[in-house]
Amino acid sequence: MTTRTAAQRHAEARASHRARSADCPTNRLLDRIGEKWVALVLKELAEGPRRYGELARTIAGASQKMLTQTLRRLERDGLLARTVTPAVPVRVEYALTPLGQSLVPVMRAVTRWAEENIDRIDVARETYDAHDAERRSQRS
Amino acid sequence: MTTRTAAQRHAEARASHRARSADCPTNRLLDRIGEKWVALVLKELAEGPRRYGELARTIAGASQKMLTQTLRRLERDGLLARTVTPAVPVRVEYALTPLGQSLVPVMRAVTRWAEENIDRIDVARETYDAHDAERRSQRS
DNA sequence: CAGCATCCCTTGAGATACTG
DNA sequence: CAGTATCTCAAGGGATGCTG
Repeated sequence: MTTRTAAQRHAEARASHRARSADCPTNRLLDRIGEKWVALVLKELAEGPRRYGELARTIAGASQKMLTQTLRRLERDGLLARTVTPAVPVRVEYALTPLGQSLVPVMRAVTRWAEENIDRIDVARETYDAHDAERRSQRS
Repeated sequence: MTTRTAAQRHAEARASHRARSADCPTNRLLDRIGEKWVALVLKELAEGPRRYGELARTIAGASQKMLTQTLRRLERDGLLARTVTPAVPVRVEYALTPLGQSLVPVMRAVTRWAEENIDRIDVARETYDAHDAERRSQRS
């Protein structure tokens, strides 16, 4: 049976596109920096090396598990370096690599735009939600 | 009992921090542009207005549900405008608003960094994974 | 054409308890 | 101090069928 349904063809199109999309550098980067705690970790490390405990205190919103996971993934991507000083107790320090530092200006651009325009977004949302409520009430 | 355990205090600290973090403009923006299909939609609309069907074909990787959801959220945030031309059949066109256009350069900065450095990230990952495999084999 | 509604499964993320 | 391991639950995202 070489015949395929439209649904099958669509699924195949999506599958192949997904593969290409997974290769797309922009999406891959956004997957990473879009993770919940990445922006905060990068922002903190942009100001200098930090010990694990310092990060945990500064980014108090992240659970220990998420913080570790975030740090590991960033380390794996070569954006930060983890240095263990074998002492008692152990001392673990995280610092941005040159690659990680080169990302800082980009993050700053995102941050600046966000701070300058978040109000406009909020206004747009309120307007949209108000109209949305209106529409709903008219239908019912 | 006014006594609270360490766990309770930590939970409270996280809760209050979560509230602040949800207010953080950068995180809110990253939540939006980090969504799976947002970057592709913005990139496409940066080149001009598009009809729903055009977007669906260009961004073939997204399911219909996700594409609609993405467009609605961007519309709600005032980043794009949806124009319905009542005809038979209906014609719906999406275009960036001025606010949406002001975000384009930021997205381009992200894209450029991603394209220039994705290779370094890949190398870092391979190195990291290789060492990881080594560590695992030594333990067992 | 341009969606909406529903079902279902995978993934993200928090809580909790334990360790070198 | 700086983690690891496990459980659980909610959200994200896809497949499918239907509609103005």
